[in-house]
Amino acid sequence: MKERDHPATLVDVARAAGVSPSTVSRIMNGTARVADAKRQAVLAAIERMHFAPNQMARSLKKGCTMTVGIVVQDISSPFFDETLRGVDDALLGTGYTSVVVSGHWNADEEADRIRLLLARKVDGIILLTGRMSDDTVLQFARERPIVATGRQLRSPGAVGFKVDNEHGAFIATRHLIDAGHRRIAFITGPAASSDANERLAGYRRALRSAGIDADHELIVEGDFHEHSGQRAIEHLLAHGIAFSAVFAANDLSAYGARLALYRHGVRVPEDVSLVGFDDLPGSMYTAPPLTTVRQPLYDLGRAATKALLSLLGRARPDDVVPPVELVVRETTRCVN
Amino acid sequence: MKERDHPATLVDVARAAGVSPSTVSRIMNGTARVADAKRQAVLAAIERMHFAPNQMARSLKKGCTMTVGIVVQDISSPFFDETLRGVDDALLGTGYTSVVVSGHWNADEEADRIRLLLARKVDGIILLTGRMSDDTVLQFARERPIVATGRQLRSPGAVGFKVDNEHGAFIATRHLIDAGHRRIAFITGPAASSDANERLAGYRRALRSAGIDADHELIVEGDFHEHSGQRAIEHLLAHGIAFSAVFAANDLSAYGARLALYRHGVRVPEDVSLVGFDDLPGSMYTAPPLTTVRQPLYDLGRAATKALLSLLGRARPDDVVPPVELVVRETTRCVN
DNA sequence: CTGTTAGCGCTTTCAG
DNA sequence: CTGAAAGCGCTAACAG
Repeated sequence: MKERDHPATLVDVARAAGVSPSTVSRIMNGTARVADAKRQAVLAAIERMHFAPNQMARSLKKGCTMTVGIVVQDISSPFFDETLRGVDDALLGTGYTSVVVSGHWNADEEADRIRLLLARKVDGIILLTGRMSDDTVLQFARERPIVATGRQLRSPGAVGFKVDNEHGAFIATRHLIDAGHRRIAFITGPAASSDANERLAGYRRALRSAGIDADHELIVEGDFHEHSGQRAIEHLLAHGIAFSAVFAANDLSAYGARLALYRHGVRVPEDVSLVGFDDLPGSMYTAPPLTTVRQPLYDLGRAATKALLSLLGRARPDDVVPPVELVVRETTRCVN
Repeated sequence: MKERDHPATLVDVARAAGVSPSTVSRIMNGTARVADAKRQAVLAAIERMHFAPNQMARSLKKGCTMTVGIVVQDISSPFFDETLRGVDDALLGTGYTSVVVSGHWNADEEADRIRLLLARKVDGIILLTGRMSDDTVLQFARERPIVATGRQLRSPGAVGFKVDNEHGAFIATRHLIDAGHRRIAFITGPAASSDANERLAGYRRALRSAGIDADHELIVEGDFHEHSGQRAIEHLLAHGIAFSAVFAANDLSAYGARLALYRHGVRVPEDVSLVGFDDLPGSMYTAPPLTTVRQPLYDLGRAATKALLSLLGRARPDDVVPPVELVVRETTRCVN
């Protein structure tokens, strides 16, 4: 009871069942037909000894680990978690296990983590919204297949999935315009994020196409986190910049904006309309529920995984990622 | 460019540098002093060939994989994610990597996942809030060290961390009572969850100690998810059961309760006070910010990890988990 | 200080 | 159908 159990090895089983190691291996893998008597004996021994093959050894031999590496940027962000759920579900029953590491929004750390995964001999990599250059990704892809989200990529060994941010932002802004809003504030994402910039572009295009001059005062900097949304609203209010609607570059900053509005007694949607981007799981339960641009995070994770599996020769990349769509809930309202 | 790069092996490096494999190994691991000339040659070769040792092979040889397995129940729940963040941070720089799997709140699946981890030869396991019996945990602990949260456990090879749910619920309820509330509804968690039941017990004790009769109509069933909180409030309202405060067994169900209240025009905190349990990262940004019992999720993850590392002989379990505490924000209010 | 020699536990020819 | 034997890539005695 004191010392650790020493797990049985395949050789132990073979000995116990009175057969050769190869026979046990063959039974474990269904590699070849085996006489029924021996098969029974081996199965019994496996059962009795609680034998589980050492994956480490098997991997070393076969050259593949049945493991995929997932690189996220923040291990506790609903954005990544929802995508991870898609990944996880797609992996279920395939025999693959995932190991997830975080790049913490830092290109160097990201590369380090990928090197770590490579040293651990993952069979493939899924990179979620990385900061590193496409070239670097392609470089890594020479060693192992990579599928990345948030970028366009198409080369043997690397595929990318990208959501139409510009369009999403366009329809969100247009929704606000259609509702009669003219002074629509925009809370940006980090300047370095292409997702964020594309959303800004969509916002601008919608304004332009409606013949509304973009007032640069209405564009306030944010960083995709709650607090920045809150600060953005404080800024607008403090400077007396009028607005009847706010479009936040992501849901998290919309949450922050909502709080700041609440604190200042500005009602949503009665006084100000609010739209987010992402449609995080929680956005359905804010009070009031948030109108937002739905990004198919779960499906994205799923599709990325399927694509990787297909790169690994295990499946077809059947899944099509649904497009972004506006989901109108209760934070927007007509003015007239 | 077409075919995959075949990573260099230690033997390749040795050959290129004109030394024996052992020498390369010694340099990689700092296992012994090596003549400077050879060291330089080897280092150069490593650099040039982009050599990274195959962790798989190393693990097979050394019998340890420098990997720990983490079992969660829901891969995209803020509750687990916050804990995971603590785990991740504690692992940083230790050389250990984590692989996280989900038991999906199901004892059998949980056991399966643990067996998977064991087959992959993780060095240790962290089990977050499992459903399986303590005995089963102890059984697995015979093979590899396990640290579990949400249960008391103390045996060589297994340690548990448990938060004082009863006390947390007690102080939350007492806070409401002190604010003058008498009809305090309680939204339970799943009947099978000991965390949930302990919270119910704390609620009851607070009522009792204040001389308030517990009205069983005020105790409504929930399941820790948003929707159940919403339904609980609908139920109360539909049946005309009066209450001036709600204590939800966790933050998620408090969010749902908040939404239902909003939908029915019941103001929080003006008409009804609301308290949650957990203090998820988002609870600070709800409108209004949620009063809740803070559970030190991050620290719990950290402490569990430290404890595991110490079981692995790598560190002392220095961290003490801070106790639960009430954080009063803006969803509660005095009645009088 | 450094090379040689055995394996870690499993899979896979290659004979039989 | 089945066993013997040869490694996968690395580390750890054991001799020099």
